Amino acid sequence: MSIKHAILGLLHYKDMYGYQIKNHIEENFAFMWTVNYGQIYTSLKNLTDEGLIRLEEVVPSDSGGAPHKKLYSLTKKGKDEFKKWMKTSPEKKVIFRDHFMMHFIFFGFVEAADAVKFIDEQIQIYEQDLASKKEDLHRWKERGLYVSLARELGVSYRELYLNWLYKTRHTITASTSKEPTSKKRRKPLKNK
Amino acid sequence: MSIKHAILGLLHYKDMYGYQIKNHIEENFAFMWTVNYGQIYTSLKNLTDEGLIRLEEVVPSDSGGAPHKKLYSLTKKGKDEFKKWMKTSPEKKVIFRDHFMMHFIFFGFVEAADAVKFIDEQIQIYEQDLASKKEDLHRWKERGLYVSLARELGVSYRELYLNWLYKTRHTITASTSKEPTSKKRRKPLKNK
DNA sequence: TCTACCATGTAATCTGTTACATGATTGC
DNA sequence: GCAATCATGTAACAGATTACATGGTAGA
Repeated sequence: MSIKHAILGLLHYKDMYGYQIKNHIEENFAFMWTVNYGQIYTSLKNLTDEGLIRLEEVVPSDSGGAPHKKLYSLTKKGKDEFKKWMKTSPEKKVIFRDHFMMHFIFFGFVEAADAVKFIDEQIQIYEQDLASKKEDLHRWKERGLYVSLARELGVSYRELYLNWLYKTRHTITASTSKEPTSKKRRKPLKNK
Repeated sequence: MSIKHAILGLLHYKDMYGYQIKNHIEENFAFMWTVNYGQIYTSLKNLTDEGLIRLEEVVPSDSGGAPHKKLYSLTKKGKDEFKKWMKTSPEKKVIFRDHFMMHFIFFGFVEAADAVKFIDEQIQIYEQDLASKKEDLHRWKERGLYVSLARELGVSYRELYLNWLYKTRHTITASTSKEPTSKKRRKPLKNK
């Protein structure tokens, strides 16, 4: 549903091909939207059939054996549809499925050591993720007000989550007071 | 997939019926998981067929015309399956689809007044939501460490989101300096 | 040598969602 | 009088995910 409008929106910046659109969404919107190739290519097909986008040109791929890139552009109808969508109130629905959290609420049923192990895994993921996201923060300044504001929310959320993981880990190790906290204790991030 | 394990987990506390499970998840896990009746009743059916749960008893409904409540309980197999699931690392995948944010990143294509209007709508939703969530915070203390820790993350996230909305609204009205900010300006929440 | 990256596409499958049907009671 | 709550269930549909096929180059 909404993925179609995301494509229409992105094509306002420049003509794009499927692979590029997928990567763009993955890299930039991952904290608020996730997609896979199946969705992208079928959406591209449907949008073309509906006359909202058009295959503009086919350019050879950069590297060897890959198929040609198929650059799509917006049609008048596509621009109008996007404008109409932008005028309507955003859907209120939020879909959020964090498998770690689903596990987490049942941690009371396993030993604290297992819980801590899973939390440490999660900490590692979020630390790496945050580091890479912060590295290219400057890139987002160039892409306009709204994109960089959205980016900030994404980074803030990860910081919040990570701090919560630290705090939670500490609470668990303290309350069970088995595993030494000293070795793994970390300073919480500042809430800039 | 994971919804099945959520049901198995909940049935560790007490026997439950479909309607109750749906409401429980809606009220308690809404910030990390959403479900609908279709899913619940089909999951209940599948879990029964797989021998992981069992229809324990059918009790008359509290009020009039509603069908009888069908209380389900865990079988040995169900308990084992849940234990096995709890021992495995949580899936890394996070699915996140915030329709408002999808709209937001394209706000550069509409007039600032429209953007502000949509932001105000979103602010209203989150203010109400937060207020109701905070009201029954005390209830969560009773439900054990992990459930209340999860709850805290949920509330913190909403606070973060809301503060970000305030800040964003301010940034937009300031940069366009058309609409007066005075009337609608709000104090940011303290980051307790 | 093996993996990752580039790039498209589709079929099969699995989930998720909506809409409907039933029907008494409570509160506005 | 109307909407909401209680409670179950399913059929139809929409959406998401996986797995596969193709194939060359660059870097670990």
